[in-house]
Amino acid sequence: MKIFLVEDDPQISSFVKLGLERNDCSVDVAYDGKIGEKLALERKYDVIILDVIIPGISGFDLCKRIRDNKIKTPILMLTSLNSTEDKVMGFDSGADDYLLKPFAFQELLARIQALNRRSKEMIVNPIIEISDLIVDTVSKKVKRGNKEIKLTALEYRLLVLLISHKGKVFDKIEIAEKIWGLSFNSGTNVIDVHIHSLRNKIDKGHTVELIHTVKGLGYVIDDKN
Amino acid sequence: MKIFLVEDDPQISSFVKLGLERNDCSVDVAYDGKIGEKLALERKYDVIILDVIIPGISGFDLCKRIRDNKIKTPILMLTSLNSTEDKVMGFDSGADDYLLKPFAFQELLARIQALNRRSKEMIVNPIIEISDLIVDTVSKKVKRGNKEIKLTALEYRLLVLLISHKGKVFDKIEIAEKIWGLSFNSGTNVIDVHIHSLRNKIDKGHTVELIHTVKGLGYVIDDKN
DNA sequence: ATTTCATCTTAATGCTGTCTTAACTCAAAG
DNA sequence: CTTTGAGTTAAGACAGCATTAAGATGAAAT
Repeated sequence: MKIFLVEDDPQISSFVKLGLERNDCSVDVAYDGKIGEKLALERKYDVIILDVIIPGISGFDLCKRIRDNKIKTPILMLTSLNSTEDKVMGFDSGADDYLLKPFAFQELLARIQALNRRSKEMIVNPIIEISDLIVDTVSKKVKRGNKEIKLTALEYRLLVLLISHKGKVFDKIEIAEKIWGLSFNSGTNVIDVHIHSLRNKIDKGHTVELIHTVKGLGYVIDDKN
Repeated sequence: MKIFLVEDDPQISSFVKLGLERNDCSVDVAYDGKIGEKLALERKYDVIILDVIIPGISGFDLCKRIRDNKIKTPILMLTSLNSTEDKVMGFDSGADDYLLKPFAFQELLARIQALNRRSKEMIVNPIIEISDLIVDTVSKKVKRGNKEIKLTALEYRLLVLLISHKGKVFDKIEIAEKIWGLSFNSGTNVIDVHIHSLRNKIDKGHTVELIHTVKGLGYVIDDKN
């Protein structure tokens, strides 16, 4: 999981960073508001953690700006203040959860995992389409041109990953992280094999191919070309 | 919307209260079981939220007492990840939904709204049907083709969960959370067993099967296919 | 307080379809 | 011509599910 932490206190930031990395997250850290905003807008994260008090800008304002930029990544606010005002402000700014300092690391970890899981469940439109391929994420049924396609669980997850970001090239490391998580044995060709069987079920016999290989970079779903 | 919250942890209660008020709910809070019971029986609410661990009485017992008094207000239980507490739980207290702590505020809000919507729908139409299976959510009786089917409390709740979202595939984690209020790390097969007994009572001997397995993804109720 | 009964959970087993591995082929680039 | 990354195939390992029965729990009845 990719985490972005904005926290100026070096003790806390290294404590959190190390802890999360030990739990198989990759963590970017920013120590002030400017760089925090830049990275938050440029890169894609699974969860963003903001301290309320950071140099340059308040955590609440940064949170607002992130939301103003249509970024829906779950945001967890860290606050050392306990007054009700702060909690209200936190919700108004668009944060999803807050955590009071000092906190137990396990508590932080649990909240991050909860946030991440929930946000994945909240898919806006349950029907994803590209060309004549239709994926219904509620009934988990896949159709291409009126014909239902039976996929295995893994094929389905792979397809949803690709199709929910049409046009984005996923490299194999990313695919491995998202589909297999920790238990991935690099040095195998599982991904190639499953892409192959997905292709057999989805593209075979169709003039318009949807799954494309970008050699050296990864795979995309795209209806162009 | 009128909400009643029974929660002794002041951090959580003020966090929830303020957040809900920001979303146009009026919130009463009780900090122990006695006052909780008193208010729950005296006043009319749209949704009641109970923490499992509250002074004076357990959330489950409070829930039971509320139901014993014929109050049908939807109840959302807040349960903790702490495994020692989870072991002691009796789960047939009559709650409508469970939410695991820690939770994201947006998730709580979504569940409350869903519960409220559903309870209002059930007042309008308390009968859910699919094919020749009929569930009456007032008398809690289940029929398939003129023949009454006796279900246990757990089987009934499982059936209602599935049937009130026909066509939706529920994965096991979701079922475990909604029915048992547990995160599903432990390798039990309770769900499989109960699905099996539900099937025995509902599908056995019928040509049209309603409960379907989607391997690796979960279970659905559907009359097609 | 003890027994009885229904229900829920755990555990063991077998089966089936799915996943992974590994060896081989192919194509493109240097 | 060699190297590298990707496609293809098939066989064995494995996971997920159905099923069953036995143990645990808890409520009602004696």
